[in-house]
Amino acid sequence: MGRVRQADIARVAGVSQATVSVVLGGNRTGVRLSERTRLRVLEAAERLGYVPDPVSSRLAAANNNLLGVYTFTPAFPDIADVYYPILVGVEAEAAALGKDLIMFTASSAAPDRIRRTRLADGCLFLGRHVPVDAIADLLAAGFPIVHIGRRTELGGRIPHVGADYVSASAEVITRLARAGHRRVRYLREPDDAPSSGDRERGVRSAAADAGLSVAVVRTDGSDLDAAAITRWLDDGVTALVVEETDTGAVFQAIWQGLRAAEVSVPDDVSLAVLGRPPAGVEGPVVSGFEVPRRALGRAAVRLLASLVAPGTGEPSPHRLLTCPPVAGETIAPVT
Amino acid sequence: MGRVRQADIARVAGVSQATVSVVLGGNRTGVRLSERTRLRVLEAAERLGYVPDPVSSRLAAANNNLLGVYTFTPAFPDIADVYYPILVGVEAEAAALGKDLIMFTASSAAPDRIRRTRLADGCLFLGRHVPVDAIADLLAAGFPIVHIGRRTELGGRIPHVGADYVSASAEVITRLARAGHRRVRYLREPDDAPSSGDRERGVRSAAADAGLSVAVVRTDGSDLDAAAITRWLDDGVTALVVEETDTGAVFQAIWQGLRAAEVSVPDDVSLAVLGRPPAGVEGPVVSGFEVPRRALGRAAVRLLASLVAPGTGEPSPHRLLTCPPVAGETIAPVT
DNA sequence: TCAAGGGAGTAATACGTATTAGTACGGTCG
DNA sequence: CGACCGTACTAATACGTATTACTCCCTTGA
Repeated sequence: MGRVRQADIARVAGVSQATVSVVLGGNRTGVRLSERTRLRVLEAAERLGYVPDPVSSRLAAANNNLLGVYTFTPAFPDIADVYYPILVGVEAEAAALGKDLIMFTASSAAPDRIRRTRLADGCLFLGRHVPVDAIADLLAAGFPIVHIGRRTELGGRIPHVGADYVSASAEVITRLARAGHRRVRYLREPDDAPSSGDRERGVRSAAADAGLSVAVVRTDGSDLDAAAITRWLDDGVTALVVEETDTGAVFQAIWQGLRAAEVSVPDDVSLAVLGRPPAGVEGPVVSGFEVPRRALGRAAVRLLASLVAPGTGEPSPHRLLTCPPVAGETIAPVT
Repeated sequence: MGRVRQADIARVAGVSQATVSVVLGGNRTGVRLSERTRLRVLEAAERLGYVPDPVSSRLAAANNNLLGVYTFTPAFPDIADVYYPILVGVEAEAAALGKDLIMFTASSAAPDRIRRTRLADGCLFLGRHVPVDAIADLLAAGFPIVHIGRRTELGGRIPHVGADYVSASAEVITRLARAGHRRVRYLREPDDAPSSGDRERGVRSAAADAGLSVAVVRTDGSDLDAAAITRWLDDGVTALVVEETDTGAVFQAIWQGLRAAEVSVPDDVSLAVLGRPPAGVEGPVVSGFEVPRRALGRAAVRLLASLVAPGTGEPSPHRLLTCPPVAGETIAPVT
């Protein structure tokens, strides 16, 4: 009825609990054991239906086959577009490695929940902004962590797997330049996060190279009405570049603004997203690039797993994945 | 550098580790303590930056604010439609209750992974079919579990939260009967699961009440071509009823078959789904009902939480939630 | 002056596994 | 015949917290 412990097996097999532990642990410490005893123990374990208690194992200093996932940004449903594909990748790779996942729900009420991550062998972090102090503590304690998305905080000591937004964004600008665009409006998130900063750097450097003028606008979308758009066009702007955001609000605002202003894309103005438009938007395929979220999730799990179980070759703690361009239909040559 | 333990606090505050544990645990066992000592301990804990070790707590006590989620059906991405909303509900309610989630990845390789669920205080189960033996073990051991979706196995002893498919399906048939339909083709999953069986029962009983003839067809969708559909119509069938499935394959097949046969809905034939069509299907709003998945997730978590921490009123271990009807535009009166 | 009683805190132990230092036994060799 | 060695296993302990039974001391009342 009650759980079967190593002690029970020991009694049945006529050995000590320690021996059972050694046998079941595969005897990695090289204890001398006769084959007969080994088999007796294994057989008893089998017969009794032994299952190791992961908590005890963990306490006794081994690891757990458990990887944590900590999401800072709370609202799960609203940002399904952005986070779900990552989680799918994480889940798939974890399953492939035979690890379970523990999802820490970031209730704003208890910021120190982050310490609970220690239940796992290591933890993935995920979100636009990172609680630097807590992360620093974990890092200092030697707890394996990997951030999904590039991180520059703490002097770049946070291991991470990110997307190469710089190159991908630059490539979008280059495409516009090739199509003859010279005046571009660039709409980005109001707050600073590496994913936004990287995009802006890519945009600026490509713009400089191509001799293209880019006006950067920080917005949450609320001020993007038809009037604003008309004003820009009157100003000589021929293309709009929109950052992909968690909620898709900025893109949605632009999209509706364009429709309200009766501006046709790409005939009257070209449009590109630094990423993909939110799901459910009807209309032409918008030019931009794909963020390889599934792959990000997978790569992050692999990196974390290697940090948890070091030995076979230390990988670089930083990786950037390439974002494949999406040609789309919303960039037209300037006439 | 190393972690701060209760023992460290004890040393600083000049008390014993036991006292620290009592103070930090809120002294629920009613040990006599002076206010001064209490404050000294709390202050020391604060100053040293103490954080409890969840592994140890779990080993010593037996409850960790951890709920497990075990999904039998492996393919996460393909069935996002069906499972994701449930998980969203689970996540939201767990966060509200301050519980974390362990997601057990059902790698088909190791069926005994299910035992790992014991890491959590209790576990949610999710999937069309259930590994009865393993569940029975957990149940027998007194481990709190809740299945999402109605379960009849083990003499109904599996606590669950499900949707009332019987009533909802009956209501759909009643709607068809009121519209004058008399001959209906009903397409359901080939395998038996409670969610399918319940729908069929609802369909059959409503059909009997309304004097309506229903031919039940078990299919995975592969045989639903234009020819089959044409044959049915020639037979005098005026309405099709399709079960909602995990992958949406059956509905997709019907949808394409109708188009291929150039049959117009609802002019030539009425169509209803026992649930909702898969996401991404263009066209009119299909008549049917909504499965309250978010609510299912939330209710399941609440039930599990109450099983984990019994005391304040034992709720019924079985709950069925109502599925709100969706009128839609695909049921027309028979002419 | 002694018993009774209560206040304050602690020693001891449990939880289940992993590791390490050690024991016991038999054989071999010089 | 004792020193030495290899084999096969176990005793003891650590991990960090929660609980329970217990001790010690001080006050009060007869």
